[in-house]
Amino acid sequence: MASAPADRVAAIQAEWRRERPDLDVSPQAVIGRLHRLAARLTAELRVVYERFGLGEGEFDVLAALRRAGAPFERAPGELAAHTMVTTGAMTKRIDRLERAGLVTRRRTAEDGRGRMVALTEAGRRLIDEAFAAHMRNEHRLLGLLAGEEQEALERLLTDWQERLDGGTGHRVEGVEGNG
Amino acid sequence: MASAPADRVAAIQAEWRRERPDLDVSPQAVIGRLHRLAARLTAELRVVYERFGLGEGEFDVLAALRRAGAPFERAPGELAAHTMVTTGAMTKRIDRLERAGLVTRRRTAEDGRGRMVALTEAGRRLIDEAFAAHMRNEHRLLGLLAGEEQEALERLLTDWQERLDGGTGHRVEGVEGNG
DNA sequence: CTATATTAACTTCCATGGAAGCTAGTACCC
DNA sequence: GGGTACTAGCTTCCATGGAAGTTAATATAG
Repeated sequence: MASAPADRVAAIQAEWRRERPDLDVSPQAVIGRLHRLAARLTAELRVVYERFGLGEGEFDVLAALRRAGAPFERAPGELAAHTMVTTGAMTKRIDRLERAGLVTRRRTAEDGRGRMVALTEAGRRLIDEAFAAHMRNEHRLLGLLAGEEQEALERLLTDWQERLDGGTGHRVEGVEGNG
Repeated sequence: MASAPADRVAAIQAEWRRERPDLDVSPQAVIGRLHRLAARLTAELRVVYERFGLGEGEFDVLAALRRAGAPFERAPGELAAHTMVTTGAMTKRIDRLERAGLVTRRRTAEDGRGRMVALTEAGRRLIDEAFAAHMRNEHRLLGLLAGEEQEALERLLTDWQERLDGGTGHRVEGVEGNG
């Protein structure tokens, strides 16, 4: 799942430069590495989820409920938006969690269409333990970077995301000057 | 699919800090953002793949064959390793590509067990065009970062990946001094 | 040479997620 | 208050990928 010897991305770029010298494949150095690193980190995180019998999707749902605060409930559509999946996928995640006794479903009083998904006591205990383990795991992974590296990376990621959200493909403007 | 107003990751951290003040959730600032940015970029790239009637997996296979150079062929197991999926997934990708007339399968002469997957002429034309479009797309996305930002990001991603591959969870050592 | 182990690809089965349509409840308007 | 539009969740169907087992070919030990 991770990169093989040395640096796979560099090897891929070298092949392209031989085969298609007309193309500038330099963006792969960043985008390809970002892609692979994200996949690698996800695999590392998944190990912890599975230790608690959870898939990534189920962990995300339990976490979203937990951080909502007492009484630890949210509507399915809200959960879908939070965890960036469709409502169809959310229905099935909730099915699994309900079957495992970690959440319950109920109708809302105000609106007969509305549903509420809530953590059970077992669900709250599980996610509290699992999330603490998850954080220890993230600390371990992030600990491979020095403090200034962490800050620099956070800044770069945040800025890039903002620019993606902001403009519809416009290029960087006045960025070089502000450090 | 992307982050909602302002900065979702910061909002998530704020919720955790209210609910679990005993935990240090700072790693999410980097890992969470990396995760979301990667997902966002992948979605952007997928648009181009789909314009050519390809899924991400199929694009990857055609690209791996193309950059192998003439005669544009590789063994299924080799392709599976290159694109980081299991051989079972690769079998099905090749099935789809073969059905679409973009690749052919043949037995190897030396080893009766071995197979070779090769680009057809139609496959080579398609991936040449699709990959050029893909690179234009990556240039557009990366163009949101200034040159120095690109270099800094590439360095950080490469270093982190190397340290993940290298040690089995050891912490950073002697890194603070060489920035 | 025969038996055993290994290897590569394929097959089968299952879990997950997306897209589109369905159902039930609500809001609005005349 | 009856008709229309909307909304939220659910259901159905399909595509994808992983895990484990199967098949066929090759290598190796005795």
